[in-house]
Amino acid sequence: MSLSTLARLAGVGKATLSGLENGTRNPTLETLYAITAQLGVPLTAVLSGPAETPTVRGAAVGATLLEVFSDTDATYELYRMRVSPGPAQLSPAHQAGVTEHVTVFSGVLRAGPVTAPLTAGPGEYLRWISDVPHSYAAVGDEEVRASLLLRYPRSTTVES
Amino acid sequence: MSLSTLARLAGVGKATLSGLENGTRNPTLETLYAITAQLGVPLTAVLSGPAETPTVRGAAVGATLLEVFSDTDATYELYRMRVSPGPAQLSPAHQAGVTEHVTVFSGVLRAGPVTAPLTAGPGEYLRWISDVPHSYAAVGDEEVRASLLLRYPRSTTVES
DNA sequence: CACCACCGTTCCGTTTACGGAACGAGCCGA
DNA sequence: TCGGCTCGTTCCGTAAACGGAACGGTGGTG
Repeated sequence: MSLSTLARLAGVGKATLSGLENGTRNPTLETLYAITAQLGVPLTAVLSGPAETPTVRGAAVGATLLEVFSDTDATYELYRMRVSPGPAQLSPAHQAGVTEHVTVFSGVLRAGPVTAPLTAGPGEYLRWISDVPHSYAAVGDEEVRASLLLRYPRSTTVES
Repeated sequence: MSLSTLARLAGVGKATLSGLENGTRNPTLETLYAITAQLGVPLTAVLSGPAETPTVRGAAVGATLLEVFSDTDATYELYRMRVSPGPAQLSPAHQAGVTEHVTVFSGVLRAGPVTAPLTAGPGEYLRWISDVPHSYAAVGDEEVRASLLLRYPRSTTVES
């Protein structure tokens, strides 16, 4: 799925999607709904994602995570992740049995359990059990682009 | 908690809150975050609330539910509900053990399990176990204003 | 190597969500 | 009954999110 096609399918502008992925936009609820509806995921999947970014501006919430996929049984979710240079982003523990798989495309990422973070460069891969608090941080000045796969032990309801 | 004080505490305009409750605004993610952060509830509480409104415009999602409270253990959540005249709004089953308590302020509400809905007028009170699909509908032409209390059997994690 | 299709970004005019102020209504207390 | 307080709504100028078009970069193809 490319930015262009997603924009066309969801009926939103390419500029909107582009700015949204880069965190330079503060999306409208209607915009978010159009995108997530097209992707077939609930709104909550984008908002309360695994890498909660406790930023001052609410705009940054969920901004680093977009373009979400999930299978019909909701046993995994694939996020596209961007981590900007700066302090590490923290994420609380998820439910028991959840595993995170991260593949780095560009930049150097230091992530994993806060007690024992791991480091990965372009093309490299990380994995950890995410039932403990964990963090994400970019090493150096370069922004990190990576994919993040969450695997749930069993089909978990994404209901309210 | 009044609209005026909530606006002051959350740092948003009264016009914004007013229009948001009436569904005439399409809020920004930043606005929603400011409000929910002040109320101490996660963003998802407003978006995937119990009375999911499957409206065409994404703006209406969660618009009928606002002004949320919850205690520190997250064992209950209090919503302020407005139901407009028209077809009934449906809500899927919640997790086992959840109870819904509704107090009607104005208008006549017909709500409860889809198999056996109940009716209540101003000052009256409804209650049902919400582990089955249930619905909300306004009786007559008047908009219904009510409060909705969800009680969880045990402190449930509101995590992602 | 030229061409083309598509990618994601940037520019720009329009639309609209934003906060502040003004307003009428309702509710006490003097 | 009057004045003051707070309620929620409405008006309005500003700031910004929106979609469309134009742009440079990249990979595949004849």
